Amino acid sequence: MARSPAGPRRKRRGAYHHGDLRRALVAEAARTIQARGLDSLTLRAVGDRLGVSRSALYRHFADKSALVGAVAEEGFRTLRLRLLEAWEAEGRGRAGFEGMSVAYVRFALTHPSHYRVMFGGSALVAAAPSPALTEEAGGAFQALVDAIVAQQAEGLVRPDDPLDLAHYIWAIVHGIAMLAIDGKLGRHPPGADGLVRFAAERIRSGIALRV
Amino acid sequence: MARSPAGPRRKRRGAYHHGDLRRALVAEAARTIQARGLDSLTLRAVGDRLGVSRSALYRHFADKSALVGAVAEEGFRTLRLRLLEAWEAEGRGRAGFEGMSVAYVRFALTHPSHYRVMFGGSALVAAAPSPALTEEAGGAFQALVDAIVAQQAEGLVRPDDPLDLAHYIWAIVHGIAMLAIDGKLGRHPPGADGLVRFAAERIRSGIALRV
DNA sequence: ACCTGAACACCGTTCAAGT
DNA sequence: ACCTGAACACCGTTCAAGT
Repeated sequence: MARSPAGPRRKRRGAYHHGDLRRALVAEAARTIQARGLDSLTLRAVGDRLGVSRSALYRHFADKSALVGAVAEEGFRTLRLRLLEAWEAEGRGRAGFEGMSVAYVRFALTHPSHYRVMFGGSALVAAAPSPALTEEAGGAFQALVDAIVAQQAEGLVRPDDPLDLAHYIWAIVHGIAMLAIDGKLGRHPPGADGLVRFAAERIRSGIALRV
Repeated sequence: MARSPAGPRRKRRGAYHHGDLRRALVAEAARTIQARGLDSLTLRAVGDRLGVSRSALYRHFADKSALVGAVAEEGFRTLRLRLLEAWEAEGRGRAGFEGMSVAYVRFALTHPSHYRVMFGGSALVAAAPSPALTEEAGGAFQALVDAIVAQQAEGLVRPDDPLDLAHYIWAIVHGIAMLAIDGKLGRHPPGADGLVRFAAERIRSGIALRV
């Protein structure tokens, strides 16, 4: 068949099969990870789904771990947006910060497999994260730092090193998210949300008994 | 060769090759995971190391995930001991609790691959943890609960639901451990220990500015 | 009861070849 | 430049057979 100018034009840019195979590969990999977990992700299946050979991917990624790394990057990008939305939506300050915490854990629980990949669920990615991945992760973390600095400026939070505080808070929401994903929280009332609310209050005022 | 009663007797019990192949398999798998990570664990290599066929393992475990689950169990058993040791060593109470937190994170950082396996680093194990695994994990968690109840009895900690408090504390140390393992803590002074010490103080008195 | 060894279905990756 | 298709080395798992 000769190239017909009136043929189907669903391709985004003038390339062989997909025009943007790279993007399509990341999207399909993310979909599979989300639906069936990282262990079920095979390059063959991804290729089949996209109507492409199983080795076409090597034009765009060094290997499987690079593809998974790109999925992780995309996850951090989305997470950052969710955090900023929640912070703004609840008017920043105290309520905004609690909203951010809830949004964080909720993102993790609605994308458990994706979230695990973001945090070294694959030794592949954990071993040698790309600079791009490190940067995206840093971007999401920065949303936390900024919210803490803003609260310090308003006199809502102790004037400790913002990085220490941000790492501390990150560890808490990350810990809750991971334990919840692993089903280690047992029967906590309204899922992990209850623990997040409990944590928000304890984070603010501590667990020690005032004397 | 006939069975010689004067032959080598290094076998623990009168069985074919190992006397206790099950235990040997778990030990060897744990060693490999610790040394080279879960992704590098192959049943073939484990068998070779033990001088046994690659399918001998199926006499003792349903499949690879069951073997990995047994490794995770062993990890929770060790973790529980470390926590209790630290709690007792520092005279319980406030110092004992901080010692426990440090011990927790230190265990995770000295056995990063093993620790990851304990917390669903393998979708295999996370999907369907055995009752035995759930029980061992619960045992380690109970060490935390007990320490909190003891502190409540001494008036050191708020009289909240001990389970809520324990989940909260667990999330913090787990979060710190995971972020540290993933290298997401950047250049924190003396490793993760610094963050644990910082966290211990914030856990007690909160991050809010007293008015 | 416990283990072997061959076979099966399935991987990620490479590479010469096509267009 | 981008993709194909056959080949390679390596998996976990099964199963009839041995002792």
